[in-house]
Amino acid sequence: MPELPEVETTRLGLLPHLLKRRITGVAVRDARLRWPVPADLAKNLTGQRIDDITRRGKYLLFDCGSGFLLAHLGMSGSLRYFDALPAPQKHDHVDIVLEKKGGMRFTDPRRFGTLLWIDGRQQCHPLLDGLGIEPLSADFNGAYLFAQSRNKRVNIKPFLMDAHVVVGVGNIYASESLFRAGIHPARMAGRISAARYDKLAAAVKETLQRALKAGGSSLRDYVRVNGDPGYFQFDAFVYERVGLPCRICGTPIKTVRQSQRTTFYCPSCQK
DNA sequence: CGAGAGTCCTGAAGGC
DNA sequence: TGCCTTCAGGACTCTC
Repeated sequence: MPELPEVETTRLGLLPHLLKRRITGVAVRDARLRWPVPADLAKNLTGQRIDDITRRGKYLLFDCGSGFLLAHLGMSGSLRYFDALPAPQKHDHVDIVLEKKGGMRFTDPRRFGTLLWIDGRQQCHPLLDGLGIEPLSADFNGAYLFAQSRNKRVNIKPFLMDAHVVVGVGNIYASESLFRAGIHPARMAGRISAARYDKLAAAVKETLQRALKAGGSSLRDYVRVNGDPGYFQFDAFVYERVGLPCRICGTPIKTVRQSQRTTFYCPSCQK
């Protein structure tokens, strides 16, 4: 599942191939994504030149001069570049065809992803409105989390996953970060001290940065080995380790269901 | 208004 | 062997 590090890795991987390239066509084989791919996407993109690719949370923005292609990978989506687009297979829903035979292909079995068009020079879209701050920015720190969490009667785990607070912290990294910070996932967000939030903010940054490095290396292995986009190189402390001994203290890792999501934690290390 | 539940979708995995 | 159920996941949207 693409998390922030993988979205950023995708962005960096696409940049050298797409920058300054002209779009000569768009093939939409299945428009049924999270929101329907707009019927005029091809009309808007064709003839444009890709001037930049930026990221906001888990959204990618392709700067096309007169507007932006807004993309989200959902949980099973991928964007890949080809020097020559091969014959499409199942779930290869959209191709952005470039000059000189190149192309970017959007593949998404579960169709939770998004491809939309933003007209004009402003990166404004309802989906981007109200997004929280970037976790790797200097603005994201313990003081910010402390301020945001006051009077919140929600568990810290779903609070940390709330994209209106901070973007890009999905289920994996929320569990991992809370473990690193030694905070029990069921603690009330509004009752956690400033000092503990300092530790948590640092843990989020460290977890994401570490995954960012692993994301890059696993993408290299992706080509070399078996196509698994996976986090097999990301040595999780708790994620998907239920019943296994905690890497720090040996206590079996437990799970708890929070807001329709499984949280993994060490009942001994996290208080 | 805040907090929690429901929803979209497909494929993998487990039960019988 | 094969069908059925459950689960996974991001994030919008609905409900209380």
